[in-house]
Amino acid sequence: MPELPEVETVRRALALGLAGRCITAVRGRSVAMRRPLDVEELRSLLPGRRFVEPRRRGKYLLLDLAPAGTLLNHLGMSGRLMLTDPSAPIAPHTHLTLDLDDGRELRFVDPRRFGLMVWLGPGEEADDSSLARLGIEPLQSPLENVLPPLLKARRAPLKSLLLDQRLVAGVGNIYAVEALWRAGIRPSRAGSRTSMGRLTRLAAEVRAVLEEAVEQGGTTIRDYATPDGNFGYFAVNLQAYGRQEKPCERCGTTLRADVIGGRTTAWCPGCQT
DNA sequence: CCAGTATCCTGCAGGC
DNA sequence: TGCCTGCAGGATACTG
Repeated sequence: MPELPEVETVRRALALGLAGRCITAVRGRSVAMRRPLDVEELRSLLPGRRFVEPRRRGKYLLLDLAPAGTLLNHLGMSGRLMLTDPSAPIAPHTHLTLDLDDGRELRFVDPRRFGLMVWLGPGEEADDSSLARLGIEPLQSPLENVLPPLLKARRAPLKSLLLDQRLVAGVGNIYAVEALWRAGIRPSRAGSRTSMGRLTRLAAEVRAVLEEAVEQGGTTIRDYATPDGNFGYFAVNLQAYGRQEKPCERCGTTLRADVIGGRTTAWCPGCQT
């Protein structure tokens, strides 16, 4: 579900509502997720610790705690963090609840269980297997300089390369589709068979679409919402994602959808070359 | 090393 | 109405 803009929006909401709060109790049931959720471990470690400003790396949230340690979170396809009053109805698939010292609670909900919530002790972050693999942080690097050579060196379709978190961290299906449409590049085009000029344009569009989406609070397609229950408003700006069989906003040609990199990819045969 | 596929899991929309 | 299929905002183990 969530890509970089959605995760960043969640991070900002938690920075406001969660930072400074102390964990008083841990509730939930251990369950198989992308990595096992170990409620017993969390119960033995978390109470008494206090949230500070959370960080984000790609699509991962790092919920730092004082005096030490971090909760590493990924929302997968269907994950949600909710910061609510205890009286709020408990959604199905609420796997973990952290009681807070202001009487509210943080809930981790994830029906499909592709997400994760694991403890990283002091020093464990540096060699975490998932974090270590991540590539460029797109909004904090000179993306237009760094990304094009990486794309040029590969023969896979650009669409697949944009989804590869080892190259650039945080782009998912929505924003890959949007960036390729904006850049006017066919998603199946091989990185190695694209000019550096066009790759630079693509990198610029990746940055632009991510920045714009962050400003709009991300994209709500189905059920994405911020921890305080708000939605993202970038969906109205989508010009390619989900628009197959509809006319291109730029040239009028009917958009089509192909599966590229294992994911449905809407694109315009008229103006994406 | 690289590229492509299968897989984990639930919910929901659409076809019959 | 019910049943079945396929698809969904992701990451990764595995295969050639």
